[in-house]
Amino acid sequence: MLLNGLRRPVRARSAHDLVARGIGQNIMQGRFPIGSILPGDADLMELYGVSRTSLREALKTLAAKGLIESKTKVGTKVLDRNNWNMFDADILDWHLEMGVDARFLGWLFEIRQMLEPLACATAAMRRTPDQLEEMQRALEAMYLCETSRQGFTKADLAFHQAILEASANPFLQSIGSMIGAALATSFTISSPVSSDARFKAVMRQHQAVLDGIAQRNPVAASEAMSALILQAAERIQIKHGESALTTVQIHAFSGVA
Amino acid sequence: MLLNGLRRPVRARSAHDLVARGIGQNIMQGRFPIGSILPGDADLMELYGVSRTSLREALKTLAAKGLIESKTKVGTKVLDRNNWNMFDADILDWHLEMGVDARFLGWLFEIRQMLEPLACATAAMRRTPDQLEEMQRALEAMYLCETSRQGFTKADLAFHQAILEASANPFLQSIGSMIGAALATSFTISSPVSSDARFKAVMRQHQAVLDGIAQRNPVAASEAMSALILQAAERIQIKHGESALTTVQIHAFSGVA
DNA sequence: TTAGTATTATAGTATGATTTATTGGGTCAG
DNA sequence: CTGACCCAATAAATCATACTATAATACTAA
Repeated sequence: MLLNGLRRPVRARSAHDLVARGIGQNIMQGRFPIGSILPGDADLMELYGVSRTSLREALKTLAAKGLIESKTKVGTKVLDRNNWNMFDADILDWHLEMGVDARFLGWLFEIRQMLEPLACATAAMRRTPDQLEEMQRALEAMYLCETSRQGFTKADLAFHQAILEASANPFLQSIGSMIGAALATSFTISSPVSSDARFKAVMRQHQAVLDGIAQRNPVAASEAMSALILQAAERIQIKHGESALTTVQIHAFSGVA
Repeated sequence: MLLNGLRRPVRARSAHDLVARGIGQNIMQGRFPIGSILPGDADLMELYGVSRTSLREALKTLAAKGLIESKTKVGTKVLDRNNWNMFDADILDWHLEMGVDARFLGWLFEIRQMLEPLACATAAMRRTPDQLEEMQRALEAMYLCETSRQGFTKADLAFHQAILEASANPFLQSIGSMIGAALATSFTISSPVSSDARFKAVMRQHQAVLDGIAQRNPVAASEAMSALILQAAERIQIKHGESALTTVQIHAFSGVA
């Protein structure tokens, strides 16, 4: 099982990775303002103490993520935010390392509340027996991790990723790192295993999601996931307003209907 | 106005861009199978006729998008699909250049039907007067482009991007390239300006979205966008089943509520 | 068998030289 | 004075080569 969003040992990274992260974080913090031209190759080489090869690989990495754009003669420009690929695992990591505020978590949860119920509804239609077993294994791992917040987070992420996988939609499958970021951060604010009552409530909600998918019931599965996410948002106090803004319908446009 | 998903002059690309695209497409087509180790640096240099520097920059670009991972001694491995960043503009471009099937469009529309109504609902709450004007300008440009499919597509994308911008959610703002891919492809299947009646119907729906956002009415705005997307899906014949799978609520978790 | 060590293939890093493309200024004809 | 054109300066893009670090493998000794 791959856990995109949670591999955080942080150890021994390569030179260009360090440089990419350094420049990337400087951009996000506004030290290299949007629209500005950042220092030339020679300056950056000296600033980070690496060769041009490593520096250029770092810049190519950042360019691939939409943070910068290099043009001959004019220099390397910091691109506007809407060119940044916010679903990128590294960009999320860098945000997390800088510390995220409630606003950032709110953005994450706004996306989650839409895409995860979709994943549940389509997974309910398309899941294979193997994929269902994968979800069950993850849920059992969560049961066994009541005492370990870290282990619980890992198992929780595995559960959500198994659902994404079963949705059979590659776009949904690639948001695992985003969910990992959301889980890791919200659990540092308010642990779901801090009390036995809370733990049981969380597990009940996850079980409801699994049941819905197991019974091939897209309504039950998506509503259970909606409730789960909404309650998580309330736990970390990012919910705005009492009622929903509106509702939207989910249609299946691909695969088994 | 930046148009992420439609900048398609295509020619005059740099060496590493060509190599990245070549390897990337080979991976997507299965010529470099998932999980396999692709040829070593020396072989790839010869294969694409570039220097080590350019090759490595291309590989770093692909690594940044989650397609590959390099490890010393073991080689460069093609990663599993759920590591790929499907929201990346280049990856979408490469898919488009290879030709997309109905299944791929279905995946795109499944995401659109969730995220764009969300963007409309939040934009209705958070939009500024300037942002509303931007949408109006885009809509007027669509009116003026009844005869030009290319011009219409560009204006249509600008309209959708203006909504994303007004949603004030960076994650939504970074999916512009995905919407551009969806529009460009579906318009080649079935042009919305092929007949005057169809054109008028499409414009009526877009106007309804704008009106909802102008009146700060999240229900009207999101429902109009839902209808718009559903009809587009029907036009290109990717709709599955008669009724919706289920419905989900939209909550605001950030910004002005 | 096992533990430790040497080998070696491969990606990673460094450096300097060369090429290419764009900007900005300057020249000259209109 | 205006515009088109050319030229030089500059910074990124590319090339070529050499060297380093890492980890998988094979080999040796306990």
